[in-house]
Amino acid sequence: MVSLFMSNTNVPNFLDDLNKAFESRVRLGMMSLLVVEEALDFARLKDSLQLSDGNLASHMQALEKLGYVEVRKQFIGRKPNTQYAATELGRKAFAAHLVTLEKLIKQMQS
Amino acid sequence: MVSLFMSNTNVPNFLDDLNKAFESRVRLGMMSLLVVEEALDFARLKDSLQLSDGNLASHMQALEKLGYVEVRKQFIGRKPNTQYAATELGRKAFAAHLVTLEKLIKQMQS
DNA sequence: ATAGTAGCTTTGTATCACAAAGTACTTTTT
DNA sequence: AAAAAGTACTTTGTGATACAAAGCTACTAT
Repeated sequence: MVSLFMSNTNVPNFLDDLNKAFESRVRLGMMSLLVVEEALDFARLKDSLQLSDGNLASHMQALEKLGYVEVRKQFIGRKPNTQYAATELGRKAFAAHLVTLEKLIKQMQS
Repeated sequence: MVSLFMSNTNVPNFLDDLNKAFESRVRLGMMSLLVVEEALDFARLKDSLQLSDGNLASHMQALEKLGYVEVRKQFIGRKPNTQYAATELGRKAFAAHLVTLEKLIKQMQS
């Protein structure tokens, strides 16, 4: 049986527009830093977000797999250095996520 | 060895202020509805958020356990009816969460 | 008597998050 | 030369989370 009501008003239907990739506190933090900073290295991210090596690596891999983050490996002096940067795709996806959150907040305030 | 830098600027330190209870898409949706609606019953929430019975029940229990939601059981006619409502604590916690998200968004825009 | 409604609980599974330990290679210290 | 430490992981193991599906209880409607 189908509801007699028209499709539900008062429904936060834009919830579906939230990006699952950014629901995690850690990945939200990573993207927040990366969209501002242009590039950050392993150590800096680890320090900023208070992560263990493994945790940083695996969350970053998730963002890489989605094409939201790009990795550049280089040497500084003779030490290996890994730089992470947000891609255009990542920036757009993150911006869209924030827009959706904004809508939610606005709707709450009205 | 301690970093030579002063405590990190450019750090989204308010990430810690995000409420873990509202990181879940489902519980975010529940609270969004409940802070607006004063009270909603099982069927309505299930329909609005597209949840299975068990999923609704367990997420709601999580919010109950935190004191964010209150349950009222009654009969409508002779049918059992379960109403859920956001508590004051829940409303405040949710509002605080949204404020934190707002800060994050503002910081991103600047 | 049978089926249906309302609201769960239980069970099982897949995914997630995370710390800790291990790895490979290099550099620095002793 | 040997030992310690840095860099960036990967692997392993564990506990938490999310979810669907099925079962269950106590009605009510037919």
